[in-house]
Order: sequence, then structure tokens, then C-alpha cells
Amino acid sequence: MKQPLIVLTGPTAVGKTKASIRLAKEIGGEIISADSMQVYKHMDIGSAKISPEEMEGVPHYLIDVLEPEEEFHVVRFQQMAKEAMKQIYANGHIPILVGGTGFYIQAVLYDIDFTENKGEPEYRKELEEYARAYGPRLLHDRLRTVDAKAADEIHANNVKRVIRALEYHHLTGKCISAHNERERARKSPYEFRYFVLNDSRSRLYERINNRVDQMMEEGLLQEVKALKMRGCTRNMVSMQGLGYKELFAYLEGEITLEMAVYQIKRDTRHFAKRQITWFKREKQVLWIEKNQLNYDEEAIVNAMKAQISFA
RNA sequence: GGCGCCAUAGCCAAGUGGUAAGGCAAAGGUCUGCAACACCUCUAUCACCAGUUCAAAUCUGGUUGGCGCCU
Repeated sequence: MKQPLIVLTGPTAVGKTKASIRLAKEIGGEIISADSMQVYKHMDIGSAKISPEEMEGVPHYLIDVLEPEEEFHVVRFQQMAKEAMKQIYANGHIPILVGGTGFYIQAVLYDIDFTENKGEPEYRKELEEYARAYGPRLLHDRLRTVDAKAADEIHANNVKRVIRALEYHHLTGKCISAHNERERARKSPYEFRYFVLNDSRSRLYERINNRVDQMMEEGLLQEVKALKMRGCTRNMVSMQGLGYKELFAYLEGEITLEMAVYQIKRDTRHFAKRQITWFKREKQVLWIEKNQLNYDEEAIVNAMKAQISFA
């Protein structure tokens, strides 16, 4: 019999955290954060991290476990999440994956295989330089010679993905297009429910704008300053987070503070939009529309509970 | 009241006789080891009316609205 897994996601600022606590308490769940920024310590305000008090005793995994200097990526997330799930099952509870990083959710939900290679930084660097020197088109042409299908699927300007496809071929001798096709056909090994909490676009954008103002009031700038002081640099994965990269640009004199705040709001709205696009594409998704439930917390949790028969 | 300047998409903005650049915002989308990343697609007949001309956002007259100066 498949093991149960609940996913609670949705665009940023929709109210996932709050709903997740109620749901966890109702069904005896423990929470695994599927968030690429909340894993990091010292990044509380900007990542809208849940506080220990807000957890209300519900166990949380993958929050505050890495230093900002450390790298974090899907593969690492997948490993850590699987470990956490093992623990939760052992506790006799149901794991609830809560967070807005769709790619991460997909990785554990379908148990995507990432194990084929370990990566080779030198080769990657070489490709990056090649793209810089000769332009993205020629790099893309190189991909075409080894994996035409991948070249068709990836736009030449998307240098990052082109490099990954080349790297994959370099390391395994196989085509990433074939690998992707295989992985895409996977069935989830879990008995899962995939909830996407959503709200009307205008309402969501308003919440985002307000939340950014609130973060600034709570001292986001100080948080970023402290990270800079301790030696964090802009190229770190952690410093690519919304709110962090813009404030770094301000602290380095590139833009005004006003501009930074404007950009954080705008980029966060763009992010929310991309998240929604992602969830629309996912199969077997259960949409929970807040406006149809009159924004009633209890109704929202009940709507989810009604879908969970194994709880 | 008089004189001058201006009026191009939600915003900024090019174009001064040959059939509407670009940027931002909005919208839609891609994504399988950096994903809060990276990338793609896409939006107008030029304030209004009348004229000149084969042809007008571009020239002329008027109307409306805005800005500045003068009395």
C-alpha cells in the first residue's frame, strides 16, 4: 500500500503557513518545508519564515537547517525531504509538504531521479565562458550536435538550461531529453493530495505589496546588512532570494532604496504569477480558492479535509 | 482676456509626408541539479472635427484638455 503524502502549496503570500498549521493539527501531520529560502538560518524576515511560536507545537522539517553560505538545490532538497518523511512515518504521522517551490514538490512527489551524476564545476565554467565569448547561439549549436531534441526544447537564450543539457551529456554520454521524457512519465509512489491554495489575482498582489512594506518595517534591511557583514555575497544561492538581491543592490549603491522596494514588490508579483503557471500545468491538483470559501479559515481546512479519506 | 508650448497603449517614450521603434507594467507560457533561478510569447492606428495630398501621427484651420508666461 502506498504511503500518504499531503502537499499544500500556492503562490507566495497566499496564506499557506497559517492554513498548514490548522491542517496539521486536524489530521495529525508534520510539516516539511518545500521552500528554497526558509531552509537558511539568519534569513527570517525576507523569507517570511514561520516563527517557533507560530508552529504551535507542530514539528517542522527543513527550516533553519543550512547556513546562508551553503548551496541548496533540488537534489539536496529531495534527499533531506525523503529523510524527513521517513522520520514522520516512523512517528506514525502524515507528512505535509508545505511551500511554494513547485520544482521541489515535483521532485519528491514523483521521486524524480537525479542520481545519474554529481556535476563537474570545471566543465560548467568552461561552458559559461564559451557562451560569454561566442554568444548563446553557438553554445546552443553545440547542444544540437549531441542532443537535437533538447536543442529544440530549450531556447538558445536560456543559457543556464543549455549548459545543464550539455553537462548532462558530457557526464553520462546520454541525452537529457530522453531522461526527461522518461521521468515525466513517472507515477507518484505516494497516495497523495496536492492542494493549491489560491486567491484572486488582485487580492494576491495587494497582499504581496503590503507584506513587502511590512517586511521593511520589521527590519529587512538590517537583516540583509547583517548577512553582508558576515560575508555573504551576491552570487550565493541564498542571496538570490527575493528581497535579498534587491537590497544588496541598494547597499552596493546601484539603486535607491525606493527603487529596491519597488523591485521587490514587482519581482514578487512576477514570482507569484510564475508559480500559478506552474501549478496549472501540474496534474491531479486540487485547487482551493479562498474567495469561493469567503476567506474562512475553517472552511479552507474543511475543504482540504474532505479530500483526505485516509486521514 | 492675450501670447507661447504640448497632446502617440495603463505609464515612460521614438517617429516631423509613405502606411506606428523601444522600455516598464499587465496578460499568457516554458521549466526534471542554481527554480524566490533562467527563459519565451504578446498589447495602439497616434485627443476630436474639417481640410490639403495619390498618401498625414507627421502639413493647414478649428474644437477640447493640460502646462508656462503676460495683463
